[in-house]
Formats: sequence, C-alpha cells, structure tokens
Amino acid sequence: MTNSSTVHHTSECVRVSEVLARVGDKWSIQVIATLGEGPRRFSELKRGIDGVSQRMLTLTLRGLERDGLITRKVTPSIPPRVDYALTDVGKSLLEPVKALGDWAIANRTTVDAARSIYDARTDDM
Amino acid sequence: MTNSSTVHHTSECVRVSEVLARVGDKWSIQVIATLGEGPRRFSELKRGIDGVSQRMLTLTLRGLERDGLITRKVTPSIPPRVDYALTDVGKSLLEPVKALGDWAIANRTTVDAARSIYDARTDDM
DNA sequence: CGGCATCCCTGGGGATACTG
DNA sequence: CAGTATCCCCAGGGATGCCG
Repeated sequence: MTNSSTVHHTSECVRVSEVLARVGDKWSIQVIATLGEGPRRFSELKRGIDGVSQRMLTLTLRGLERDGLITRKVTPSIPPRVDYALTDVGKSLLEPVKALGDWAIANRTTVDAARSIYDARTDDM
Repeated sequence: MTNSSTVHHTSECVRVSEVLARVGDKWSIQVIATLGEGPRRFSELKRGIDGVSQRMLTLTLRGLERDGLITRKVTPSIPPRVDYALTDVGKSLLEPVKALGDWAIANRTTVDAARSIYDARTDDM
C-alpha cells in the first residue's frame, strides 16, 4: 500500500497526534499506568510518580478527567480526600499504551546502540 | 517507588515515557507514518506533512535517524537529493503506533463528548 | 534541493506561598 | 490533604536568511 491510502491515512495521523499530545505529555502515561493498578488518592499519586510537582499533577489529572479517562471522587471529610480511578475508556487506553511500552522494552538496547553510533559518528566532525 | 509491587512497573514507565518523548513530539509520528508508505525525499515529506517547517522537519528526521528508526541516503547530484526510509526497527514501531491510532479513531467521539460535558460543567462556575 | 544559523516569542512546567 | 495562585525560567518551535 504505497500510494492509494495516502489521503485517509493523513486524517488518521492528525488523530494520532492528538492522542499523543494528550498521552505524550510529561506525566499523563505515568498517571494512567499508576491508576491502572487501582484507584489512588492525590497524595498517593504524588508520592508514586517521581519528580512531579503538585501543580503539574493537578493539571494532568484535570486534563485526563476532562477527556473522560479518569474519574475524580471527592470525599469532603477533614482532612479532605480525593480518589482518582481509570474509567473504562481509560482502561482501554492502557492496552495500546502497554503495547508501546513493550516495544520500548524490546528495543531499548537497539535504540541506545544506534544513538551511540550516531553520536560517535557526529562527534568527530 | 515506595512498595515492592510498583517497582518493575515504574521502571517500565520511565521507558515508555522516553519512547513517548521520542514519538510524542509534534512531528515524529507523522514522519514515521508517511515513511510507512515507502521512502520519501525531504521535499516530499515537507509537502506531505501539513504545517511543518523545514527546520522542524530536519530536526525530527535527525532525531529519528539518531535512534536508528530511519535511514538517510544522500545522492550528491545537482540538484541534490536525499531519501529517507524506515529501518526495520522503525517499521516495527509502526505497529504499536497504529494500535494507538486505532484507539484514537475508535474513541474520538467518546473523548470529544466527555470534553464537551466537562467544559459545559466548568463554564457555569 | 536540502539544509544550517540566527532571531525571537510563546507556553510548558518548576518553585514557592497561600487557602478551604 | 488537596488543591489554587503567582512568579519565573528555559526549551520548543516558527520565520527568515544564507550556503553547497
């Protein structure tokens, strides 16, 4: 399929880009993956995801909630408690993301090697 | 990584993040998808990928080449000619990326609907 | 044609402080 | 505890111009 499928593939690519824009940001997948193990409180997520600021965690959670990938359940107690969990849609996203993760694991050494070679080739120039 | 069950999943997530950092930028998947149809010249890629500047296209291609996902073949003629093509590793990446694309297509209306609802709920506040 | 180099500006995202 | 608000910095990336 070299030529004829160009048109519709392009429109698909835009969609893929949008998903990657959603999922490809710095923290979303880590949140999704963590919630893939089960519901978590805000502080649990913050502790579990290394290096995330509460600002970015909040923004990430808001974005995922907006897209219907996670739910946000507030328990107005003292101290307050907020639980996040994947929706069914969110869980379904877990599958292709894991596929990408498997690819990453499977090809990490290959990619790293390619980088070393490329860097070595370009250093002495 | 605080407890034992999250250990291996966390290290995987870092890898996934790295892949998404590579593939999740603004142009990489579009380049990969286009090259998935067959080798392309620089100008063909530029024309085929809407909105990309030659600067970003160059940077994207360099990054993908560095990671061993594409090859760059220079034909020193007048005018010069440069052909890009996916490597086997690059082709293998096409699979999980397409899986993500399929998810995007399958869930686009659902996600869009969730957004509309969320935005409507937050507008009147 | 296929680049690099330069300028410049936007916004992603960290650190910190305050609130219900 | 779970945020919101503010400040600030720097990398991503567009526009333009020059070169082999």
